[in-house]
Amino acid sequence: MTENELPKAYDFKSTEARIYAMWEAGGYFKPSNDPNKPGFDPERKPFVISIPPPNVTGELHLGHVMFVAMEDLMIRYHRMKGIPSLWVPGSDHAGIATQLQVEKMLRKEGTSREAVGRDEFVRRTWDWKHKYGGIITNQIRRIGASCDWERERFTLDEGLSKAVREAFVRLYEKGLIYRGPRLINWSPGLKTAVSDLEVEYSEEAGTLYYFKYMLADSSSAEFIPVATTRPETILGDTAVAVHPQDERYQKFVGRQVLVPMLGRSIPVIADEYVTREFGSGALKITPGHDPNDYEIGMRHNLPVLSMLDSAARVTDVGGPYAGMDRFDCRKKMWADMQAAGLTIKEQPYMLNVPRSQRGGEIVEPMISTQWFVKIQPLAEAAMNAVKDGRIRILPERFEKVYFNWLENIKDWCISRQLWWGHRIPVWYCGECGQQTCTRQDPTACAHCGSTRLEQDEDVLDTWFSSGLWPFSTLGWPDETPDYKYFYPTTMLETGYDILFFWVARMIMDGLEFTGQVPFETVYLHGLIRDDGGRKMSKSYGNVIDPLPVMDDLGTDALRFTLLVGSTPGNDTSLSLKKVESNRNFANKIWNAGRFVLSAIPKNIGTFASLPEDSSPQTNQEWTLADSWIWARLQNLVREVERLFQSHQYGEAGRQIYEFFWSEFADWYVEAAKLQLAQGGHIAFQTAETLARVLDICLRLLHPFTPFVTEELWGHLRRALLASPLKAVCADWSEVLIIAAWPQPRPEQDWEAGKLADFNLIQELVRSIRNLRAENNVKSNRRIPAILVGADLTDLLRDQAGLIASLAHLDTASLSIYPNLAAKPEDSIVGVIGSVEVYLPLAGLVDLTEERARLEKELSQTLSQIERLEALLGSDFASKAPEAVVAKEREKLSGLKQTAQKIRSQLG
RNA sequence: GGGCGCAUAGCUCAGUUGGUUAGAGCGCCUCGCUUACACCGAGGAGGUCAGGGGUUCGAGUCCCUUUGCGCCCA
Repeated sequence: MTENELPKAYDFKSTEARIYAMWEAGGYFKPSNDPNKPGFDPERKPFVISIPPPNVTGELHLGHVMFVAMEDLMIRYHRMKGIPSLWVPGSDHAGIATQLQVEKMLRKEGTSREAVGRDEFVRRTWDWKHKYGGIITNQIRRIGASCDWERERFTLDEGLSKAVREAFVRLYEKGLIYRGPRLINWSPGLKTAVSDLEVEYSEEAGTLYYFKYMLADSSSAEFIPVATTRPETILGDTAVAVHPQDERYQKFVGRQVLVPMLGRSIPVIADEYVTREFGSGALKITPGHDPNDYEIGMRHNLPVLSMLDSAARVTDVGGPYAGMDRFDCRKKMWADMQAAGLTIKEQPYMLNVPRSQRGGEIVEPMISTQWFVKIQPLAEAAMNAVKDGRIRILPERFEKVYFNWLENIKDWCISRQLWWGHRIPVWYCGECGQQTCTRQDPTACAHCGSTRLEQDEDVLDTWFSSGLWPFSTLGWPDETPDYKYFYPTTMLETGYDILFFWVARMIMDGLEFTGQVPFETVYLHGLIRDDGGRKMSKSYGNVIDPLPVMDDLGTDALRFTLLVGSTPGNDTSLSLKKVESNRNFANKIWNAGRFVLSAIPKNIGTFASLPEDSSPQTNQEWTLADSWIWARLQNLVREVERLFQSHQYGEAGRQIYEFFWSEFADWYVEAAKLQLAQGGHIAFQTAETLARVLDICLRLLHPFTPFVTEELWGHLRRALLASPLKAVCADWSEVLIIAAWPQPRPEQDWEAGKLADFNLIQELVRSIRNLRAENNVKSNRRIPAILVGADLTDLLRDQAGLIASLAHLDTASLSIYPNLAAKPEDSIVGVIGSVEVYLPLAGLVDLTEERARLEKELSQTLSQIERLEALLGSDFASKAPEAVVAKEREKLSGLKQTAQKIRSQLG
């Protein structure tokens, strides 16, 4: 394999699928310590993530890419550290969404759910799942997800259904599940209950209607003015409430008023809940259709009337309006009331309209008989788990959000009037009317033995099964080897938007059913917005589809962009420009890799002057550049480890990027070119250093950009194996995905000196480049130079070749002196501490300009000196840590030298 | 109404136990197709870190406050 066979640009299209197939076929996604296999060691602590199951109906979006990238990064890191790592994939059955898809399909066929019947519908839905359910998981593979596909789960699988059944029965037996009529959110379009969390409130322009509640027992035209945003609900009113201290209305309390248009008599009650400043200060109470009114109704023992049916049409309660649609009724009611002289005024008003998260239709609070989980005891335990640190939520501030939600939690409505899902395992007896709830489908009533049993029609909320996910996927309720070894899981990574929906419920369920926390750490990432910071949504038309982005710019580029462009818990905006620049980074890796490959000798004689039989192990002195890059690399390894340990993955990625591009590629590779050209042992040593540094960089980058690193590492390894440098890769694994993670080591004594020396060379080179650019010297022109090194003369002489090469100097006319009696004619000068550089540019130097430039530089230097002297003369010197002070002192002395040199230039 | 977050270069954002001349990418300007890479290289311009106050030897970073924007819960 030679560099010539590698294309000049990284070709992700021909790489990604091939690499992924290689990983999967190689079994690298499976945990290295498997309780189902021989040689299993139960003592090794595994690292486990269960995937946030995407909807089986889902299409890949950036949210998926985000969590896959994050979790894959964590998994790959731990896997490379040699920790048995398991990432359990799967999807959920998405009750409503899937049912809607299949209903749509049936409609196209000219039939309907009702027409085909429940059994056939469920069968058709399974067909649909088998046909389309794999789309999302294949798209997740596309991102590079290294999850164990053999452990893939689906919430309606047999095993998970058993878990759901077990969970329901346990809660039922404990009395934590009950059925009854309660006020719930009803979706009239879908004809099902939805949970509080599935309702979103949107601010919309509407009207506040003021009208008269006439006193029933008064012959005069006495009335209480009342305001409402939903006049149709008047039909369900069972009281009018006023504030007990409201002087305007106190006199009416206890009397009766007449419901407009119906003439029903209802009481006027006093309740502190009423806000005197709002509307007229009197509140109509509709316990059947408003949560607050429901509370008040309970307090005052008011009757509860349902004036809307399941399709949101007016019921018989509405008398003459029965059968009307809710919004038609609103208009008609108001018109009739106007005609009857019962209206006062209308006023524009901002409404908070409850809309279904799915489809956006207006949800109606209604009384309905549903199943509920008594959540209080579970919530209590869930709060404690975070309070006492058994679970850590990152970023920490979300703990507050979590507590706040759990403290105010309401019972969870878990029944849905759907056909696709886990059917509620409760049977009603036709004889005695009692309920039977069992783990196995009953054949007879548990109470009277009758066989006249009917199963409840409803299914469970999809989140009921998702809440069991971390343990149901591992085999619970059975004590399977997987469950025993991999549970509790380690990390739960997801977006903060489903902290309540999912995370909190898993914690409650985990504690309730397994007695353990389901995971140790919750890591919440932010949401992805567009480059203007707006939420991506179909209606804005600003949604970025990740698939074409990966097609055009590569998966690694997209992954790196999301991983590095975000900080935990904060939203991030994505633009294609960013992905493009990271595509360039992948290309940079590729090309630096190509260069390294080209440097690896085919045989020991490749480098002139090295005899064929010389030992590759010959211990060579490292050059300054070698030492520098190695020390910098060690520093990087330390930093990355520290950042990974503290979950600062983005920052780690940025530092690797910075090192790879700005230090390795920009400086070391350039130095290496020179060293390779020298041949002999130096070249040999250089090739080895290039290979070692590249190797470690690829390992560090692998969790971020798995494809390009795996591909290149393969080439690197093969090239090394075929070279005299094969000892370098003696202990490497066959593939990067399971290569050992670089071990950080403490800084060694030699490092600081080498870093300082190389920094000086860098400063010198930059200064020369700068002088050249300012004086319009073409960058391809090699020019002579004189360096005056003072105490650093030896270093400069040692590195003359490197300086000349990097600064494009003419090596033959580069002179280095400890000092100079007279300054060279016709030269421009640069000063770096005690070092001076003269570029003789005969004819190009404008003495006046040169003098002005030096004066400016001097004055800048002097102001720095002044600043530092003031600083060091203050309390800083005595109170700041010694190292900090020493650093400033050093800076000052460098500046003083610079100033002195410039002064002498100016004569 | 309660809670949280954000405000840093033209744009998008980093900057995690406070360390003293604030960073990146993109964009912009000037050079350069030097045998890893033009998906590139070299150089450059560009910021009173939203305003005010405080703590400290030292504040983008901690505290208080004001303003603007966003989110969550009710």
